Amino acid sequence: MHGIKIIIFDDNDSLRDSVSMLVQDSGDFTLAGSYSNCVNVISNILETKPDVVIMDIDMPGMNGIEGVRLIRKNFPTVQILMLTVFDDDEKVFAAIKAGANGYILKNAEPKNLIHAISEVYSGGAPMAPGIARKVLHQLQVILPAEQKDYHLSMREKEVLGLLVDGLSYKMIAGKLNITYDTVRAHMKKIYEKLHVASMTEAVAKAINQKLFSAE
Amino acid sequence: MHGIKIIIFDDNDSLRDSVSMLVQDSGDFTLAGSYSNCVNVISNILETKPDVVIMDIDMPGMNGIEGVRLIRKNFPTVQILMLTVFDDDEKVFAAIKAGANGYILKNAEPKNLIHAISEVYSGGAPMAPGIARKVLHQLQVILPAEQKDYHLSMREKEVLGLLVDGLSYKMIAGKLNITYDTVRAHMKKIYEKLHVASMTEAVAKAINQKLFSAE
DNA sequence: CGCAAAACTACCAAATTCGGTAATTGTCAA
DNA sequence: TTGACAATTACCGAATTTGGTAGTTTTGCG
Repeated sequence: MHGIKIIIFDDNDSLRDSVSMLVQDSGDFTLAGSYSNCVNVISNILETKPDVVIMDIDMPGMNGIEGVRLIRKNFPTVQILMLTVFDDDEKVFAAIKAGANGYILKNAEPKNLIHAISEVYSGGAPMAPGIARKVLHQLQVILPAEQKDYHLSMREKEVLGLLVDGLSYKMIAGKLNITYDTVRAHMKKIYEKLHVASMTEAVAKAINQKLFSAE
Repeated sequence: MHGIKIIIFDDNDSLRDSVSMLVQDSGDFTLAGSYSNCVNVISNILETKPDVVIMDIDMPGMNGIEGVRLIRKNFPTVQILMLTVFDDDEKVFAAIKAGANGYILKNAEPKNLIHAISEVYSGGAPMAPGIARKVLHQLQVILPAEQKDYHLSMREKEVLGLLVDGLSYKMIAGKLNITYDTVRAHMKKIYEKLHVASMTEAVAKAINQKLFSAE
């Protein structure tokens, strides 16, 4: 009957037409909707129930990144493929953070678009070569370093965790049902093992080196 | 003369042979070396001066991840393409952190391997679909959240930065050539603006919400 | 010019942290 | 069983931080 159901958001009419034709031709896809802005993304999707959304970024009303965020929040399983002219870090990473599943550029060949749609639909993450390189590099940079083992005991980790959450010794003692002096004893050990000498250093090291995010 | 120069590290002899033939056939590539382990990566590369290195992970002596790390450290411009059976998060992200430029799986079709080599050579980052999805998802998760603006003044940011570095009020005063009481005044403002009430909370919030990494 | 915000200084009192020393109890492994 | 280690409690004095109040000077902007 219809294969993969697609809708597209792009304010460029002729591009929408091109994609429309391309998609019709391909045989495996159905274009279930075509919109010049994503002001009504939610209802658009509710009506068309697409498998894949093709999304531009620069559009009047609401930009594509916001659109992606809305879709991802409300329809976690819909696959979103960015199709735009922008390849700057800011836009790329914003789109990814918002929940895009692929990111290709408008200068790509038609064949590649078709391929990208299939790939994003089947659980892949198609990216333009330069984009993929950016993504890999960014990940390389921010991936947490090999996390060292400071040999903290369970209790010490517990105490350090609460410290990172902003609790004072007294509060930690209360929370753990132990004495203020016991907390101090733990802290002394923690300082020793972490090679620090103050709460701030301990917290900074705990967050940076190890894993406490604390929101 | 020879197009793209390639060397491969893999302890599976028959796989090395397959890749060897595949590469010879393709016309655009030259196989300049083939090794069953990466114990001598550095000298191997010094001898063969490859454009692209194809790297397995599980090898006797030194594993491929370590090999990648060594290559990346000593030859920043060499392109490294992982070719392995592993697709678990740990191996994938370790390879990326070590500096791999692409990651494909051994069950891929020969055509895809050829394509991946070209792509990694021309500045792309070829990844198996599932790997690409993993990468994107991981990035989505750890990409820092939209950083809020707490309207800290220059001086306040400066003070907060030093606090994150573990300095005490007194030390900050010394570093900034201002009075201890001035530092206190700044801290009070910072606490107010960050909605916190202690050094630890301020540090945790500064690191998590904003951008201070300390060492 | 004049206002507002930022930067700076000061003092007091209370709360908290830090470094050192010391001791008890329980557990796990050599 | 003995020794290492974790968890616990305790006390002292010194250093540091926090909250409050109150000022002066500098700076940026309309």
